[in-house]
Amino acid sequence: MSETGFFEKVYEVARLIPYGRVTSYGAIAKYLGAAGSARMVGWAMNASGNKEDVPAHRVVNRKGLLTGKHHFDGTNLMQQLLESEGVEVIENQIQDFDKLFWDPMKEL
DNA sequence: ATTCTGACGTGGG
DNA sequence: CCCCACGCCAGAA
Repeated sequence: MSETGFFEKVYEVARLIPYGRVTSYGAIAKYLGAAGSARMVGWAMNASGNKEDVPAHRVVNRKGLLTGKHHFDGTNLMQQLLESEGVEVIENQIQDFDKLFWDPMKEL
């Protein structure tokens, strides 16, 4: 907790994402003060593969597209996890993304 | 040390 | 909405 490491910060925010909600890499990056470095958030997620506490499936790009589903175990594991939470996903695209979007800057 | 890549975002056309 | 180019920074080769 309260780690100064960039990765740890990303994990913290990711863990705060409510059930059935999603956010974007840029939103997290901005919240961490690293706006523009959204890629690093994705990198942190990649390293978070071990950390099951980090719901990486709830983090997508700004279009609501499951760009990182390819990095999960299966091919549609990410989509399954989201649908399991009530999130409708069609062709890697989250439906009603604007409604399900969870902004850490605004919510926290 | 240098080069490339990458789970992104923004701006311009 | 789509497509293209640039920026961004950490890690791997």
